[in-house]
Amino acid sequence: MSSNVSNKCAFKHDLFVQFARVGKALSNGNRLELLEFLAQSERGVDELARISGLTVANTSQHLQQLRQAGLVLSRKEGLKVYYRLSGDDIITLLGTLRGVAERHVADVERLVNTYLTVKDSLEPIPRDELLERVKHDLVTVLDVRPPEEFAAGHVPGAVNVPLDELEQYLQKLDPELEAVAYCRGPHCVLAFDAVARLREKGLKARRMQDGFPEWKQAGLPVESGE
Amino acid sequence: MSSNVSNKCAFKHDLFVQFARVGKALSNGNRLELLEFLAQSERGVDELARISGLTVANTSQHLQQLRQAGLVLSRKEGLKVYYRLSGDDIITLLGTLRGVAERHVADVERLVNTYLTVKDSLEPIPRDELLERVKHDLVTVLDVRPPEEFAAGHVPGAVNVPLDELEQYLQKLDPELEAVAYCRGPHCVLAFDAVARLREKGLKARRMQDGFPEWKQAGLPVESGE
DNA sequence: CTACTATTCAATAAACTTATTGAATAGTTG
DNA sequence: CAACTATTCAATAAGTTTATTGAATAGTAG
Repeated sequence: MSSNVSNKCAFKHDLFVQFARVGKALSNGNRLELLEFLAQSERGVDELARISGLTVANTSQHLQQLRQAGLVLSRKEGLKVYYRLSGDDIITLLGTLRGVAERHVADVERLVNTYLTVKDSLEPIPRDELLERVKHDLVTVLDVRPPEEFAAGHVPGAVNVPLDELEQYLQKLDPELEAVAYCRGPHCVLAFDAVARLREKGLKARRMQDGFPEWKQAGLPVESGE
Repeated sequence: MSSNVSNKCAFKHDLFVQFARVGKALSNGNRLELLEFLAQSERGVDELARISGLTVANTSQHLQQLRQAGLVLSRKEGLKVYYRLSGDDIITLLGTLRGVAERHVADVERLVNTYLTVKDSLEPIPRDELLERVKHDLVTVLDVRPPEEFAAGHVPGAVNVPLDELEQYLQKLDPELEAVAYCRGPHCVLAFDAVARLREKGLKARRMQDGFPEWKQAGLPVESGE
């Protein structure tokens, strides 16, 4: 009985140690950023290194750790290795961790206030509401992510307008319609900048709630391709 | 413009570093266990040390880290310091992390199969279904947690039956009713043991989905007290 | 005010993590 | 088959984390 009890305690401890492997994978800012990039689309190592600003070797090391923790999977195509998230539940995990940090870590609140809320203190439009507006052609939806992320999947009817092309694109906008912009996630400056620019031009503009990965994971319709 | 771009990159990196603070807090098995204890009820340091098997100093250190990461809050009452979770979203975070580990970490699957699934491979009864059965007096609900956790909150109508009292309690059970047992979470051996014992006696018995914290956080009715 | 209790702090050693650098490996091309 | 490309591995130094131990702090009781 006594050895039975200690076996159970050891089992439970072992289980927590295993759960902690996922926590370890999420304990580094670089790995979190890599996960956010992979939430948009499958990517190769060299591309991930480039967009994250890490060396290829360092990127590869972090990806090994993410794979060991079960958060990503890989496939090889010729010389290139492509990484992807192991499931949509990783997006939920990232969103939950981000939400907890937003609510309970003062430094996060401070950073968000300093860089984001000053640009747009309005609440973003909820996904379901946006979907209704899209169905009734009541909005223009702008996806300000890089083209390859847009191609991998986007909100139906969205137009891919990287920020440096926004000026030119303005001429094609229906000024009667409200514009809604989205990016990779709820803290992507690009969506905030886009909204700020649109408002400067006198247009009604808002951000979408969260980013594209959350839209997709909520089971909402998705388009692919250019 | 260029300094603007690098400011934005620095901001985003800083944000991920802050998010990683939550990941760091979850990167140690002992801290995860402490969080599961706190999910049941507010506790003092000495009690947490006792039930987790850590020294008081070590427990205190881990609690400081959890507090710095925003996951717990504390209050002082005389000599004693009581810790509690900073919000129900921490329960969501723990559940999401656990779910990801269950699905994507082979060692977790192996541990669960070795210690739990062999005891009860039936699916646990979902919370909503249990609530309906409770309302219609169709089940007996057994809470196998320690009395102080039961007192802090439990499923309405549940009876607190620590495992070593189950034998005696059997005589009071209505053998016509199905028994449903629950504990601190989905991997608590006690709920599995209770179900195994009840079935040995010829009773219909199942586990409840997850544990009490998840029930409460789903907004389902809760009773307090003995 | 002293003695006690509960908790936290600080120093320490050992183990772990991180980024770097160069080597090794696997796949492709000519 | 040699040269090249893309990626991973291994060794390393520096920094961080963990548990321990004893000191320090805060609150209480007599």
